[in-house]
Formats: sequence, C-alpha cells, structure tokens
Amino acid sequence: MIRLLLAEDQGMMRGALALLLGMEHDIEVVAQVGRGDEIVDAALVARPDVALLDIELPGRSGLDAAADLRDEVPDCRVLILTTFGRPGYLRRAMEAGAAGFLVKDGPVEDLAEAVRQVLRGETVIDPALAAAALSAGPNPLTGRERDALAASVDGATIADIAASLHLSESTVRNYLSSAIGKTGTRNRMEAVRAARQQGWL
Amino acid sequence: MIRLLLAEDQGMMRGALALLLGMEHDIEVVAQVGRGDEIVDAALVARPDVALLDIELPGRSGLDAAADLRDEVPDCRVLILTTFGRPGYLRRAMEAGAAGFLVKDGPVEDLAEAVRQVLRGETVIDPALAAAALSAGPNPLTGRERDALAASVDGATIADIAASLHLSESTVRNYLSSAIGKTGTRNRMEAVRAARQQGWL
DNA sequence: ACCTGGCCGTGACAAATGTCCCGGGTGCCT
DNA sequence: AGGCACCCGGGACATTTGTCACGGCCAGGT
Repeated sequence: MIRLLLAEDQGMMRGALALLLGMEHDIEVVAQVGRGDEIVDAALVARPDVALLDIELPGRSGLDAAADLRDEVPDCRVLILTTFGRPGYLRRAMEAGAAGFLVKDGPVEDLAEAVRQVLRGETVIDPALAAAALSAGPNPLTGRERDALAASVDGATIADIAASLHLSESTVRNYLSSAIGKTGTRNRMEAVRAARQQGWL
Repeated sequence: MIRLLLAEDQGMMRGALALLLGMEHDIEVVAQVGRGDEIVDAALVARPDVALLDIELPGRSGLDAAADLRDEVPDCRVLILTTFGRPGYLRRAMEAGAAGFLVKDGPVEDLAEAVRQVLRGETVIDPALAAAALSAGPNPLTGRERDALAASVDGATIADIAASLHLSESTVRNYLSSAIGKTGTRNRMEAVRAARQQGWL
C-alpha cells in the first residue's frame, strides 16, 4: 500500500482527489491538509511514502514545504501538483528536491500513475514544460527586487512598499525600476504580471 | 436518472467531478466542456436536466452562459460552482436565472445533494454568502467605468486603454478617477482589486 | 589587493497618473 | 418642459511614478 499525503487548499478539489486516489487498490490517503504550514507536522505523524502538494497554499508555499520535507522526512517523495505550469515553479520544485511536477490540466488518470512512478524512483515532468523551463533561464531578479515587486501587488504605493520593507522611497523606486528593466516591461503592474508568469516573485 | 452537463476549465477538476458525480446512482454526466462558449451547443445536443457551471471559463463567462441557457434551453436548471464566493457573482448568477450557487470550498459530498435539490426546484445558496451579497448592495459602477477598469488589468497604460476602447485619454482618466472614487481606493490597481473582490468587473 | 555584485541611499528630471473644473450630447422619467 | 444619469471630451494642476547618475557599504572571488 502506498501511503499518501494530500495538501490542497480548495476543499472540493481535495475531497475529490482523496476519494479518487483512495479508490486505487494500491493507494491509501493517510493525511489531508489544507494549509502549507501543516504539511510537515502531518507528515511526521502519518509517515507517507508520497506527498502530493499544491503550490499556492495559505500559510506556507508548497515549494517551501517540499524543501522542509526533504530535511525532516527524507523518506517521503514529493510530487508537486499545481494550476500553473510556470517555468520558475518547476525550477524551484526541482531545487527543493521534488520528484515530480504535474499541472492540474490533463486527465486525472495520470495522477495515480504518477504517484506510482515517483515511488519507483522515477521523475515525472511534462516534457514541454521542462523545455520551457530550460529555455527561460534562471530568475534574474535579486532578492530585494523580488521583495519590492511582491510588495507592490494589490496597488500598494511606493510609500507603502517602503514602509513594509523598512526602506527609503528612493531605494524602492530604484529596485522597481531595475525589476521593470529586467522584465522588459513598462511599469510595476506589467513587471509583476511578467514575474508571476515566469514563476519568479 | 439526472442528466448533468459539467463545465469546468481545469482538466483534473473536471475529470474528478465527472467521476464522482457519475458514481452516484441517480446521476449521469452526459456532457463535459472546458470552455464557456461550448456550453450552449453541448446543452442543445445533450439535453441535460442540470448544468454545473464554473464562472471563470475561457471563451465566455459561466454567468453569461447561464443567461444563454435560460433563453435557449429553458428546461435546464443551472448550478454555479465557483472558486470565489464574491457577492457580485452571486447577484449576477441570480439575475441570470441560476438555481444554485456553490463555492469550491466545502465538502464534495454537498455537490450531488445540491444537484438533486435544484432539480426539485429548490434554490441552494450558502446563507452567509447570501447575507454578504445583500449587505454589499448593487454594483455602483457604470458600464464604461467597468470597461475602463477591466481594460486596465495587467498594467495597461492610459494610452492602451484609450486605444482599446476607442476613447480619448482624457475620457479614460475621468472614468478611472470616478471608479477609484466609487471604490474608495487610491489608484487603479487598488480599484481593480476592490472591484474584483466584489465581483464587479 | 582588486574587482564584482548586491544592498541602500540621495537628488534631479521627465513622464504618467489622478483630480477637479468645465463643456456638450443623448435618452429616460415625471 | 425640466431634471437626471450616463456618455464623451478638454484643460489645468498636483502628485506619483519611472529613469538616471551618483555616492557608500559589505561580502565573495581572483
């Protein structure tokens, strides 16, 4: 029996996946969580063989949780399941030690098979996505540029960002200008969008 | 047997829901589509008793499709299933003649029961959401203010918006300024965010 | 010891944005 | 006929944003 942990914030999706995977004769869902910061605790208790993690989770990113699992529950293989096949996500997932990366498009039938593959030690990745990730190159943004961009979502003003990062307004504008340049965009909003698209952020 | 049409863009979610609902003894999934502009055609062919529609769909909004169905396939009851329980969405769903409104949180078990309820002529709505929709009041934005806001997502400049709406830049700025005032925000981005949050847009 | 790159800041400037006036036109309701 | 709301535009103005040039600090690599 493959012991599976399932982390997904949308209740209906989580329930549906749990039911479907539980119907497989060789899979048993031993833990379900809806928040990223509950993953490690649940894994320590339930001792799953495979963790199926969404990326966008409240509390803690599934990618960060994957890195945590590698340290704290090394026997557990990680399979990332996400809505967005962003190159940067895939790259970060691999760096965090994930064994597989699936997007929520594509048929459900693949899911159980992917779980079995990662347990056999194989790596499962959509080939097209892998190519995109390689061709896109790594994240060119520095840490602070990322911070500034991330803080500027939802229409925060320069003053807001400066306050939230404890920086001067001039500095923030320099970082943002730099990020706009690196993303090849015309303003904050486009830069945020572009960075999101790539999975930087 | 309840004949069901399922419209949902995320392949895995669609597949999972189809399998789960198909396992119910009294439900048969007679059509699955992944785009909003395929809903009416599919319904005309499959003649479902109930249509389970996501809102955010490529091609055409599930809310618009619900209005279409009321006109073209009036026997078919509409049940809206959405990620975001936004007051404006609920309001628009009701105006489009939907018989029910579910959010994708909450247990899958409710789903089949909700389908049966709408078929019996009952209306299914989360009470808390209904209260929020009533207390929020109707959409205060005029048609053009909505257009201008919608066109300003993703960092379009005033010039871009003016071009895409065939308006002068002055006009666009006036509309945006008005929308910013009505939403009680400080700039475009906040206004867009606030309007989205409410389900205006 | 030097160079590089990230980090943090200032000042000045041009461009974009948001606000407040104003005008005219239309259609709808009373 | 008047009032009202929406549509469309112009002009002036203050504010915000984005760019550029320029400092200094610190860590790492050669």
